[in-house]
Amino acid sequence: MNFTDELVQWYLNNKRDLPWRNTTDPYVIWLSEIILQQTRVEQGMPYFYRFLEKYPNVSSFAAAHEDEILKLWQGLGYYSRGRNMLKTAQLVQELHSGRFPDSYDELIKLKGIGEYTAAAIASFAANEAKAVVDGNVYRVLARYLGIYEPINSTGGKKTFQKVADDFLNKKFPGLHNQAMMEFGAMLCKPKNPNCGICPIRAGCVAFKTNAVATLPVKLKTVKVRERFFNYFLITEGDTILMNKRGDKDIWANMFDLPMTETDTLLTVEELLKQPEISAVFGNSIKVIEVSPVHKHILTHQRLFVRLIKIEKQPLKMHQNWVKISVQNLHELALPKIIFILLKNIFNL
DNA sequence: ATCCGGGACT
DNA sequence: AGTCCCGGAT
Repeated sequence: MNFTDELVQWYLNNKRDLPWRNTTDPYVIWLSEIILQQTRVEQGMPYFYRFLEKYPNVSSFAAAHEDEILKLWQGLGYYSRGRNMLKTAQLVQELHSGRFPDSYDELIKLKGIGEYTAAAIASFAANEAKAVVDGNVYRVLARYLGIYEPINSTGGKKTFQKVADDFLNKKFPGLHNQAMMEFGAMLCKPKNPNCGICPIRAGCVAFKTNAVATLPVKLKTVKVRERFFNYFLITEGDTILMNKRGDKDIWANMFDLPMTETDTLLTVEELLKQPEISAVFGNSIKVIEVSPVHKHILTHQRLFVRLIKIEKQPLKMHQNWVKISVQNLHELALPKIIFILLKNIFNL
């Protein structure tokens, strides 16, 4: 047997008996699919029953008030799903006279229905040959075929959609889609998949190469840290006070200017009240000029940088500080943003 | 306490 | 690319 036949066979023997299966009513399937987005079956189940009881058809749903929908949705999270459902129900009422569409091309136009949900409803309700690609499908295909392209990259999404389309059982697309997802949810799980009893492990690249735990590959969504750099421009004659950076942080061992980092954007007045600033520059700091705040993007940091020109005070020199003439600035390794800030002032 | 999984919209 | 949310796993 081939891949899809094995999976369908497995599905028929192992599927859970879920209330939204064994119906071809696109409204009921829609209800279940939206509720199950980003939601586990056990958590979504009671909501599915409540919604179906209160709104047995799309017309009753369309007549609801948004407050009612959100109240009924309470606790499920991603509340835009509920708001989009109401819009879609009203749209179906107007455009399709209350008959919920079951073709991919009509479904995809509706609010809150993307590629996955359109393919799911169209294939389950009308056996349209559209392959679903959800988290389960990504995982099953990545492992079985040994695809290392990240599933959350733009190219990866294209690749996996194409592979899923190629593998789709064109005779029984609904059954095939259900089987792929149920297999991923029940057997080919993210953690501790049951490879020991897997019917397709003989053809599974990940199983054969011991890569089940590493697939699928997902790009780390590096959470971006925000930092606020307040630089001080202090000149004396044609010299400028520069700072050689340490070797731990960004721009290791390069040159910038004396600065104070804050974790919020302070006004200049607030900034100058910071004790570590008066400790160095004294209490009567005269601000001559303040640059706009420049946003500088790094891989995992967002820097908000500004340059504050102050009148020279008798100051306590830091050991990493150096006075350098403006003519010699070009000899120092300057981070891009520092170069920009200085260039604006000195026409470097 | 922190991380992870999961579709669609903007 | 960032944002929306929660529950289960670690």
